Amino acid sequence: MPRSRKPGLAEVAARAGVSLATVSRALSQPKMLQAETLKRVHEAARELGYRPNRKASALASGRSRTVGVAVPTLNSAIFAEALQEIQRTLYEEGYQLLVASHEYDPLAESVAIGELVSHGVDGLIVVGGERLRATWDSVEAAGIPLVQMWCGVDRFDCVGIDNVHAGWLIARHLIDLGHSRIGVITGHQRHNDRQRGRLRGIRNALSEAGFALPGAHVSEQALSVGSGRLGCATLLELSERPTAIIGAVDLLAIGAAIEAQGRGLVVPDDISFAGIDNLEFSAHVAPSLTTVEVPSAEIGARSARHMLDLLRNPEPKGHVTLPVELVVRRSTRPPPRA
Amino acid sequence: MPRSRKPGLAEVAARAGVSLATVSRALSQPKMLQAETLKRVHEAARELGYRPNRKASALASGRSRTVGVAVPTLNSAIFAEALQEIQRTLYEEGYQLLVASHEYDPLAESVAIGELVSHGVDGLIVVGGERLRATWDSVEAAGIPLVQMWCGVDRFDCVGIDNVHAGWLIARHLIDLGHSRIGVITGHQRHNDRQRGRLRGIRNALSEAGFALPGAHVSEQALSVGSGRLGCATLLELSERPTAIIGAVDLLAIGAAIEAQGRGLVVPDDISFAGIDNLEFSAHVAPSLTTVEVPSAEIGARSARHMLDLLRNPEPKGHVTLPVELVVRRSTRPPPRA
DNA sequence: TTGTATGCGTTATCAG
DNA sequence: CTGATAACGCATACAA
Repeated sequence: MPRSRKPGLAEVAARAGVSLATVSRALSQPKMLQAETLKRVHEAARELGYRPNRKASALASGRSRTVGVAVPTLNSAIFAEALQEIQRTLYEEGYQLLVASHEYDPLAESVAIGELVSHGVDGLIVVGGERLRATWDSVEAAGIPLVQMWCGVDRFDCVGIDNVHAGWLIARHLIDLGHSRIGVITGHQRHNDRQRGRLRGIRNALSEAGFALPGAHVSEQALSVGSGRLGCATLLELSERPTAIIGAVDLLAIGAAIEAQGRGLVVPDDISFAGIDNLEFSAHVAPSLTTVEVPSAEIGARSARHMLDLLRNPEPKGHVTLPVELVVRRSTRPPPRA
Repeated sequence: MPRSRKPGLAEVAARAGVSLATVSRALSQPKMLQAETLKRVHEAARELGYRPNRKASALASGRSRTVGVAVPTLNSAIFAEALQEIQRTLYEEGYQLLVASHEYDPLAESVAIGELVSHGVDGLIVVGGERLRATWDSVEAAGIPLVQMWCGVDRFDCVGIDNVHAGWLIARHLIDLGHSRIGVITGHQRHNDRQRGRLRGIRNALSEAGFALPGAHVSEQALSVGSGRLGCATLLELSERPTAIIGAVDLLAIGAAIEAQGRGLVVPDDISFAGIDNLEFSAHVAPSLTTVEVPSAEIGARSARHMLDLLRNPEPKGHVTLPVELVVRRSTRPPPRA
């Protein structure tokens, strides 16, 4: 066997008959070299099967060409869509993705972000704008660009949507149909500004219309189909049963509708259901789900692009708010005449 | 402001009145130090807000405490489940995840894996066992542990399932119900050994029973609900329409069933549908989907644990095959009497 | 048990 | 344009 260990800049340099420094330049600042030299170096590198060692490069240059992403969970259609786009976009520019998840736990997020920073990520992408003071501190101490997704605090960049408006839109739709007794199944409000925003929007629409949203009409659940069923079960047992139920995310709405159907109710004749997110699935369930389109994939793509901008020039670029839009399908209709 | 730049081992050492090396040890091999010294160092580190610089640590030690994962796509319930568990498991042991996706493109996978290796990952987790020769070469050249998920070639470790058996199981179920004219919607066979295995299993069951699976009864599609609908549309237009349709993944089966229902067919009275994967969703669609349970999350968890073992001791540990199991629900029943 | 000194593979700063 | 050479921040063999 010819070579046993991995070749480094030194080996390439020797083979090309130039200095180590020249090889380094050939690989990172090609235009700085003579065409002739450049060719020799590239050839030598190829022949030796040279692979740059990013760890060393990162240490010497301070930049690692990695971006850290901390999401609540990887196991979510929403975040998966966004992540896929983030990965694709960053990858095109030669960046690798370092991912962490924290299960909606602020402390875990703090540790995770600290870990990402320790690993020397050049930038950080996170979800939402609510986090521990200590987390913000360590982000600022790191001195690297930050992009918040979905929503975020003013002083850092953000690519997201108006969650309040999304909530308002879907509630308004039901109100317009004639509903006044509306139930809501939402994710946990604590530590989740997206969910809080959506609920607030729903509240706003209701109160604008002169209707109330009693605490009993709001069921806080985990974010899964099963939890949607649970939440629906609770709401259906109210003495004054709602004529429509909003799931603050489609997953909950879909679970809820399934539960109602399981109990013999006809959707939307007996009761309406609506969500927020517009999952691919929501168009295919029976009946298809009325919802609010939230461009998850685009949030991911734009966040990544935003990050690339910041990496090039660290000046904050502010907030980007993507439009959301009501998507009316078959799961909603006017309430049955009492 | 007291300190402007980030403290390093040197600063901590100075403050604790020990040598740089001692601090290094205090953080990585605590048991090597006197309790008293250890305490002093930790205190100094805490007071200075010391954060280890993994880039430097990686370069000096050769180990980066990162694991690379290359999946076809992040935007898939299956891979998302597995990834979540991988992340959770590795994270507990202090490892970070470097993820890449390649859209089922072998060349892209090759580049992605090369990139991960360049970044110095300590181990590699991939999906399936089919990849370019060049990719295998670079994996071997890297000299780091590899774990294949779902299925893989013999000479590298693998945590997966028997895809052939999964296909066999679901086909056998339909055959047992009395079906003989079965249609299949599968993902692209090329570059996807999981899909090939499943189709082969289906073929085996059919031929064991003395039935044929004509080419026209197999529709190759992308892996999405929409593609399932498409595939179903094709199969329904055959002169000898199948009495049952298998989706090689639940996503396809669900899409197919939706398409059939959209065309006025009653499932399962007019036509049966079955899948493989057992997505959370599959239990909730109407009618609930008969399928084969594939423990995606466990594949992820066990792969990660397997990787941790390999990281500790690089001796290959062979293949782990997790059991799959038929889950009979409401979407299948005997064919209608002609 | 602790300190000293060297090197990890690149980048970047100076000269030449 | 190219060649020496000093960091980068930490791990570790070796010495004490």
